[in-house]
Amino acid sequence: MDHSLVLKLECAGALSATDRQALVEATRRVRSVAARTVVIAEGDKPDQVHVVMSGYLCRAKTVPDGGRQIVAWLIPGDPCDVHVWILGAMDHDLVALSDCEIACVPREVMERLTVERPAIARAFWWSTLVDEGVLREWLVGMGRRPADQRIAHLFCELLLRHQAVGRGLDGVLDLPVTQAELADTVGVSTVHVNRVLQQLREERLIELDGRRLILGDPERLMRFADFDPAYLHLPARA
Amino acid sequence: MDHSLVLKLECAGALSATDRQALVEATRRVRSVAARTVVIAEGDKPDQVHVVMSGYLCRAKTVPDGGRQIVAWLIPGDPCDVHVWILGAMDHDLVALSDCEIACVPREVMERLTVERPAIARAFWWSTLVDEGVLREWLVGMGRRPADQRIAHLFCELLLRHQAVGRGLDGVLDLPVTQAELADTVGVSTVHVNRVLQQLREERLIELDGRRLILGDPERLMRFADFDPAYLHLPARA
DNA sequence: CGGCATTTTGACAATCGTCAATCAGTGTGG
DNA sequence: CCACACTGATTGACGATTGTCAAAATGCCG
Repeated sequence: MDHSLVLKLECAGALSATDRQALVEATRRVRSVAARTVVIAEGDKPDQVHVVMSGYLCRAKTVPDGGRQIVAWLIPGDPCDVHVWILGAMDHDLVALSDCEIACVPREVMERLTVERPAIARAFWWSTLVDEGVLREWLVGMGRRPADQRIAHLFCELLLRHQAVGRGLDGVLDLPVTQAELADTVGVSTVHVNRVLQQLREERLIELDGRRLILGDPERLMRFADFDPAYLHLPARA
Repeated sequence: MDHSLVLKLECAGALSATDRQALVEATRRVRSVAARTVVIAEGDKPDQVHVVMSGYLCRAKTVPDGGRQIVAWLIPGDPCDVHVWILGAMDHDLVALSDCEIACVPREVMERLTVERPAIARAFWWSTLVDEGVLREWLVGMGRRPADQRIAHLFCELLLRHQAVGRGLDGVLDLPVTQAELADTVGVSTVHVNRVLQQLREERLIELDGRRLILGDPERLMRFADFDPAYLHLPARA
C-alpha cells in the first residue's frame, strides 16, 4: 500500500483492483531528475504525462525582470498536465525543486487508460479540478493574506496533501528547498521569507532546519494561517 | 455569427455545422440575473453547467475578516464548471458582477453533448485548460507585478478575451463594475485602485468613466503591463 | 431636494523590498 | 588537515508600495 498515484486518485473514490493494477503498470517507467532540472520548458509540447513519484516539482513562470513566480508545487502522486496536448504549447516551466523521481506515461497509454477505465478518467478529472482549487486558494492568499500567513498556509497544505498519500503522518515533512524558492512561491523577497520563518519558529508554530519541516501542532498552525482544507476536496479524515 | 459560446469554443479548433447547432440548442434556456446576485454559493453542488451570454460573472472566495478575493472573471462565451459534479461541493461563490444573462445546460444535456461530439468535448477541455492558464498568470501578477501593472494587465486580458468572441474590436469595453470590485480582483485596497486608475488615465493608457473602458492604444498598454497573450492560447490574430 | 453608493483626497502607518554586509555550512584541492 | 570558494541564511538600514482611517466631493435615483 504505497503507490502514491493510486493513493491520490483514490481520494476521488475507490478504484477496483484492476484499475489500481493498471495505474501501477502505467507508471513503471521512472526517470530520476536532479534538483533544478527543467523537466518541461515553456513553449514545449510534451507528448507524455508525468507523475511525481518522489520529491518536489514546481510550475514556474519567469517575468522579464528576471524574477520568477512559482505557481504550483507537485508532490508524490501528482500527475502533471493530463491533457496538455490539447493546448498548443506549455505556458510555463515544469522544474524539479528537489531531486526527484518522475514516471513518464506516454500519451497513448494515458488515453487508453482513461477511455477503457471510467473510474480512472473520473479520478484524473477530479485531480485537475483540485489543482484549479489550489490555484484559486493561492490567489486568495496572495491577495488577502500577509506573508506570514501565506507561508504557514503553504506548510499546512503540503502537510495535508502529503498525508493524503500516506506521508508525513507524524507531522514531519522533507523540505529540501531554499528560502529563495519559498520566496518565489509566496511572492515576497528572500529577505522577508527569512524574517517570517524566524518569527514562525519563535512562536513555535514550525521547526525548520533547511531540509526537514516539523509541524508539532498542525491545528494551531492552521488557525494561525486561516487554513480551511475544504479546497483540497479530500475525503473526510479517517 | 454571434453566439459567444460557439465563437469561444472555436478558438480551440473549427467545429462542424452540426456541432455549432448543438451548442446553440443546448444554450437556449437563458436566465437573467441582476448584478451582485449569487448564482452558485460555496458549498452548493450544482447539477447544471452555466454559460455566460452577456455581462460579467466572477468567482469569489470570502476570507474570515470579511474580505473577498475575486479569482476569476467570466465573460460572454465562458462556460463555468463543466465538471463540477465530480467534486463534492463548490469551494467558492459564483457571483454576477453586472446584470447578465446566463444559459443553463442540464448535466444530462452536457454529458450527451460531450459523449456524442468529440470536437465539443475537446473544446471544453481546452476551455478549462485555458482557465487554469489564466489563474496561473493572475498568480504571477499578484506575486511579481505592482498594482498598476496588475490592473493594466487585467484590462488587456479582458480586451483580448472579448475580441476572441467578437466584442470590443474597437478597443471599447463595457465595464459596469465598481472600483471596489476591481480592488477585490487585483488584491489591493479600494483607495489604491483609485489612485492607480488616476495615474493610468493621467498617462493616457486608459479611459474609464465607470461603465466604459476605452483602450486607445492597446499595444502601449500591453507593453506597460508586461502583457504576453500566450497564456490565453488564442489562435493567431486574423 | 434628500438619501445613498461611489469616487476622490489627505495624513499617517504597516508591510515588504532593496542593498549590502556578515555569518554559517559544505565540498574541493593542496 | 586547512585554505578556499561557493551557496545559502541572517542581519541592519533605509525606502517604496500599499493599507487604514476619515472626511469631503460627486453622481445617481426616487
